[in-house]
Amino acid sequence: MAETLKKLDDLVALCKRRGFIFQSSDIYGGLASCYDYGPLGAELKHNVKNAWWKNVVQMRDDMVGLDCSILMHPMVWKASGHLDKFSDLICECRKCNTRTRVDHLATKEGSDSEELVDKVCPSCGTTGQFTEPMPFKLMFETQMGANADDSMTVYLRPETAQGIFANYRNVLDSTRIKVPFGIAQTGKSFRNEVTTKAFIFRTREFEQMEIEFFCKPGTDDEWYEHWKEQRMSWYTNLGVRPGNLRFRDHDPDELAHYAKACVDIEYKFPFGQGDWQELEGIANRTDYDLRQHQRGMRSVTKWFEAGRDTVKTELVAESEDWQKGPLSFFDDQARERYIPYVIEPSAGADRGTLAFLVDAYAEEEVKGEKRNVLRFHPALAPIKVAIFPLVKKEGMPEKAHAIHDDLRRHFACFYDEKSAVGRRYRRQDEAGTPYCVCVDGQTNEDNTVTVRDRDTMEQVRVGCDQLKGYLRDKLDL
RNA sequence: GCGGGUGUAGCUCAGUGGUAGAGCGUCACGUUGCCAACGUGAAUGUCGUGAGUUCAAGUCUCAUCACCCGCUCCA
Repeated sequence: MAETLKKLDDLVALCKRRGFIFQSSDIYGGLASCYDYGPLGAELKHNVKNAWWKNVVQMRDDMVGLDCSILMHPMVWKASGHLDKFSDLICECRKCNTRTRVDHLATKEGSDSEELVDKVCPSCGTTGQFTEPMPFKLMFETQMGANADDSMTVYLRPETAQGIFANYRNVLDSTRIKVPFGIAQTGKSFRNEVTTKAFIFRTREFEQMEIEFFCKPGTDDEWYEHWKEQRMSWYTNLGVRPGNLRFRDHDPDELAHYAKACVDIEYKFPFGQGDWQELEGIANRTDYDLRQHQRGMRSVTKWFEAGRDTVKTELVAESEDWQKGPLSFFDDQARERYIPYVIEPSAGADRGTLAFLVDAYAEEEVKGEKRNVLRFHPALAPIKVAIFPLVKKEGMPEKAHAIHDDLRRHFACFYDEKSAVGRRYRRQDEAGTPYCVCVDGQTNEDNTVTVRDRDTMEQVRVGCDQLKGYLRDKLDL
């Protein structure tokens, strides 16, 4: 009966029509891979982030929040490895125009030459027909300082995680929290992706919801499993169909340079052939980052000596007593000092929002007419309650306004008196509003209203005095 | 980055080189008592952008931008 989303186009059209998501700079013809959230979309994404924050910070004793700046000391990216790993040399095959990372090129058989002329194009098999290697910058750069003389190159963060590592010491010193504990942060990150993809799924500017959970080495595997289950249940508890979600473990050879293990939570998106795509990655980053930052901290003098040229600066070697370094943790119960291991559940707020939209989308037939409805979980719905007068007379608008003014103090509400009531129900279906309240002629007689349920389309009479409590129970907020 | 496709009203789309269109939606008024009702009226266009050809370009040519599909890529 109810049809789910077949192709992304239908959702894109609804998103624009109802003000969820627009193309960025639309009036100028658009800017590739950039999107803006409209009135309903801003509420929705807000609710996604708030639901996440409530789940991982508010409801836990072992988590705290953080909100870091996007620009950081450039040595952060040297220490983390991003500056080197994110500015690979790339060259293009003259024959087939395929671009490949130079360090990914295989040499022709029977040769151990490092020369480009002896390398083979992985795409077309041609040997040695490459353009000169050029740096391919995956991090956005900008200049800090208005005077050209003393400005320096800084980077827009490619992940929020490093801001957490850079503040790990501050959080320990200011909160009396102890390992095991985690720090959560939401915020924008920027990557010059080679290719963007599918609406808001992969964009160059995107918002992350990241956790770095610090634990004692040896307990990391347990915490990895904990977060794996915890994160999956977050999606299903917010109404995502379990059949559209799955785990995918990374093969050892696809693990990032810092990771001991990594698993993706994937969602079955309706792109192209209906591909499973990553929503969130849970990685065991070991003690890699904190150890690297201990090296970075000791390399700042070298950075000044290099004229604040971060690319040219070499990190000093790791000290012999790195386990007692400034980013170590002293466990005063066990009387031991160690660098914690880190489990990182890293989610995309935009692709999560897209998944919630896709999963909520349904088309139904009601009395021969098509109905589009977004079945959002109440916590995510941009509008929780819509209030209508049945018609614009006999004091119904005034009564409806009074109810609206009362309810809006507790829920995101919307008042509508325009056109026929049936059309107003449809509009709220497309916005994903769980409940509609209708004031009618009977309201004057017994002070009750009709409450209509989005999913069942059933209507019940509720007394105006009980309305607030009734909705609060139904919405479970 | 490569190949294919698309771009005209808010949306879906017609439009033979010769006056810019329809349906839906939106807004107003009237009618209407619970699921996209009806009547009347109204507003809404850099025809993606810029050049060129032509007496004349939404239409032909070139460039460019954006989106979709398929490859490729994705520390």
